[in-house]
Amino acid sequence: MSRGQLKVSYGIGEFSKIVDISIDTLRYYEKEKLIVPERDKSNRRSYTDRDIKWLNFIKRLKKTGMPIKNIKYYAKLRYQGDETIDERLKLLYDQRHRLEADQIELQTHINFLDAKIETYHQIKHNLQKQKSIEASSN
Amino acid sequence: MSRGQLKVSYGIGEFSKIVDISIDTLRYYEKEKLIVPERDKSNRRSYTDRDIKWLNFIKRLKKTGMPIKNIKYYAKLRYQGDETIDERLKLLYDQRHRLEADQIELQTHINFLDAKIETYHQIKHNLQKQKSIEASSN
DNA sequence: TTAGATTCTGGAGTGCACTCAATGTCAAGG
DNA sequence: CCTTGACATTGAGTGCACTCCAGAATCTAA
Repeated sequence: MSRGQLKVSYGIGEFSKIVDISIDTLRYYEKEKLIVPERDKSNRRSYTDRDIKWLNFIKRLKKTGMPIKNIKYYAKLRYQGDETIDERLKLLYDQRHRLEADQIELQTHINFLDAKIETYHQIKHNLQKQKSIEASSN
Repeated sequence: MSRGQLKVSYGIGEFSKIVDISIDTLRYYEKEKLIVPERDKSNRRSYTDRDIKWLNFIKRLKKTGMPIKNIKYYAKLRYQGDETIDERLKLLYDQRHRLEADQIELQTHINFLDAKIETYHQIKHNLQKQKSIEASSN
């Protein structure tokens, strides 16, 4: 605020639409301490622009297959401030390594499927031959 | 059997060890009709060598992220015989396409993490500068 | 002012993929 | 014959990540 950024805030409904996550899920994430918004005078959740970025990051991490437990740990570090940056970096590096491993595994699965597909084509081919033999023996 | 392969059969305990899947999970898979072994005179499950191959294939599909529902459909086709080969091929191709898509997505996640890691290094760098300024002003 | 919309909380329910527990059957070995 | 061990069934329980519901409070617009 001291830097003059106009601080906009959003109610849960509006925020839900912006980040495309259901209201119930947002409240669930809050229970899990992934994102803990401020409250206004009448106890309603008040999300900020920063929360939008944070939630999009969470969505990313989720899509990389990171379980909520881990994201939660990341969130905890984040809410603790700058002195946890190294720890957060470590988490990010770990996840990156995991994804690299996933990449390799994925390739082996694709190769496997290709092999399987090939054998099926073989089987089809053999069945075809079978049929033509039957046909010629009539 | 006409081709002279010695047909060995395994009880559920032995089979469980061979394929490295718990007995409970095997029974669960049977309930879901993924793998339906014969029974002996006293109603015990009797798995074959073919079942070992089939189960290893199931494990593969599972690892590629295919849900049990889909594998179940594949299993149903398989138990129906040769005339379902085209349909099974289609399933395999679909899954292959999914994996290709996963591969691309995975790459974007990795890129994203790299970018995030980079910004963290920037932040660290800035904090460092901050500190040295503070130090020199003393 | 008042109806309707939005939000609040606590708690129950869902779907998936197992996992475990209780109770029962059966063939083989001492 | 009787115990033991592997197997059988049914049904309940677990963990994850939501998703839904009831009842109450608060906000907004006519």
